[in-house]
Amino acid sequence: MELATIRDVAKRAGVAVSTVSRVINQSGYVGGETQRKVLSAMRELNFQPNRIARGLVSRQTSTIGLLIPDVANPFFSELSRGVEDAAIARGYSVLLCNSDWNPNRENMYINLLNGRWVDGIIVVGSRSDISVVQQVAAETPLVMVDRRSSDFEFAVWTDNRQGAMLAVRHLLEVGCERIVHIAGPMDSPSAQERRRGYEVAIQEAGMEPMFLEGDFRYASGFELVNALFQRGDVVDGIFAGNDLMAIGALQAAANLGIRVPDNLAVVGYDNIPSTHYVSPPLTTIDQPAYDMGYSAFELLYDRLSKDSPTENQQMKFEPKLVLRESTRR
Amino acid sequence: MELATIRDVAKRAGVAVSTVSRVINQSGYVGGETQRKVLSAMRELNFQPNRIARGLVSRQTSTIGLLIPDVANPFFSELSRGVEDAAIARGYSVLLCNSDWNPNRENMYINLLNGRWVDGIIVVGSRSDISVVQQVAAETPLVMVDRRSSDFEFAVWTDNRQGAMLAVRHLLEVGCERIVHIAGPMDSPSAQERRRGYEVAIQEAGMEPMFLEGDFRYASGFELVNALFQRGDVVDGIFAGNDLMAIGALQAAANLGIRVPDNLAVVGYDNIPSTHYVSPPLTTIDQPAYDMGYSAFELLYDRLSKDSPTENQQMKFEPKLVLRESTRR
DNA sequence: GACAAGATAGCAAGCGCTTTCACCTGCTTG
DNA sequence: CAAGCAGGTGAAAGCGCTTGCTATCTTGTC
Repeated sequence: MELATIRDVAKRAGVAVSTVSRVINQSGYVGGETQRKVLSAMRELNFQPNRIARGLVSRQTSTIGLLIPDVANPFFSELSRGVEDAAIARGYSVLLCNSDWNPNRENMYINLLNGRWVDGIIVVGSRSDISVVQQVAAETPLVMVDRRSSDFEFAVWTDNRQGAMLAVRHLLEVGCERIVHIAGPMDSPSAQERRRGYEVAIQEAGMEPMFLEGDFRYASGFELVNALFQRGDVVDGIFAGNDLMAIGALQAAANLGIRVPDNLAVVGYDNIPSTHYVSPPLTTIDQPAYDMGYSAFELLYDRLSKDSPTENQQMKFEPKLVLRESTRR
Repeated sequence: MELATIRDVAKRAGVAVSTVSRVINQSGYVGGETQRKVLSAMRELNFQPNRIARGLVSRQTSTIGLLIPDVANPFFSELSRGVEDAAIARGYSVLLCNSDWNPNRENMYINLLNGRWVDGIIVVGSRSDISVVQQVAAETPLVMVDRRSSDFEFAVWTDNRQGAMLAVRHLLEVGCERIVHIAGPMDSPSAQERRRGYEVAIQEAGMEPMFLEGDFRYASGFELVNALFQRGDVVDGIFAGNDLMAIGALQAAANLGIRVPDNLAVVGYDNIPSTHYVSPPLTTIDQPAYDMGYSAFELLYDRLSKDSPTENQQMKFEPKLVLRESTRR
């Protein structure tokens, strides 16, 4: 069955196309009787305005692009929910783009989104060359999440450095004397900041920093910690760059018969749901993923709806230490 | 900076608009020299064809809608990745829609997507009135995931009944004598099928079925099992309708000092990543979420690219029992 | 009773692209 | 040598909608 167009509706209702358009958009003057006729013609034909055509003339699509590394990662999937809930509340849809942490794929998506396909873009945890992102930002409103830069006016972020320091200081408080950091990949800005926070806090305590570089995935936490202990290194505290790697570390320790928290204290980062139910439950640094996503959209929406730049352009969330069994002593 | 249109490119290259269009689409005849001029004009103006305008005339958007209950649920986020990876490989983008298990929200999205916004739709785990969904299916190609119905020609699914029977028979094998089922919500078709499978397997064994109805979320598993044991019911096996509820059950048992698997065996459903690292690791029924998503897109793509209906319209995946510690005896 | 202002509706010009059709050139054919 | 055809290009007609402009008809006001 061919779909009805505005022309069909107009014909059926015996009015002009522009009149139908007015009742659809509730703009301009339309008489009561006319409106009724149009409405019922619309219903009879099961008319749905073509969003594409509409987008062409109005120059907006009520769609935004969400570019994240990986929805299958709990932190990002939670954040996505926040974005989507905020978007739907304002009548927007979201186009999902997984970069898989791959700068090429990220660039490809950025270019794709740039083709007047979306009204705005939210980029989360980007590792791309900042100039590419900026080029887009010149043409399409963009909000950066989790990567602060003086170059982006619109951003939501948490103080990763501060968060890392919270984690390390906590490990020190519970008496750790040799704390290793399982860092995220070094091309990730937030991984870098966390690493820096770790370094500062460790040096404050007069200790020697020690890093292992993972990739933010479960397996890398497992393997790095496994190798670490196999080598016979003496370590009594681990601060992982995210929860997934921390959980990997927990597993590796359990396999080797190392008792957590007694012989090894572990702290993660993100506070994903699994941290509740691993054994032992994981102490971690909370990042309010859902709220960050929600706010990112709101920021974008502000930018989209007002011509003048908003005053509220940056939104900072505070990382919080969440105490659980993995560091209880 | 105003974005360049195809007209600007044509003017700069000193050719007609139609010629530019030909080089963009690599269709028709274009001379070597002309092509070079157009290409360089495109580059100089940083031209990107407007996808909206293009969509209007070509009647396709290279975008599909993905309607799922909740991306924050690991099963669905994994499935989403599958869909997205398959889509990108074919040059498609995906519009993410979370229904939150809410039929109203689901209908709203279905209507939205129906506005010629997407070329096709993948609906996962729908609980909506089937007639609404079908009405869309008449206008937009649609693939159903996890809900089989003779009414939908295109579907990917697993045999939930069979999966549930696998789970229950396993519990019987390890010696359980009183097995309760924590079911998913009864308006979910897959929850119903699993429940039915449980029922059949239990009756085969000459036992009495016993149900509790949850909502597929962690908290409901926790609370139901907690209440169950608080009431003093004697139960030595639990088959949960999904892993999240099973993990909740595990936690409740741990809190009450009930030892798993010794005094209580637990089986989940889905095989989400967390099942590896809960304690004890959870025996579960594997559903290949990623592959299901991937296949769902491929099915849709087939349908989209060929006019004639494909032969391969249904795709069935086999549920598999995954043995872990939570039932080891 | 004349007239400005408000209500109501139609006409037509695009939005940026694709695609048909017509037209040109220069060769190959029977 | 007329006809046919592949190669190359442009003009123009839309795709389905919004919107500025115009034309008509009601009102209310002095």
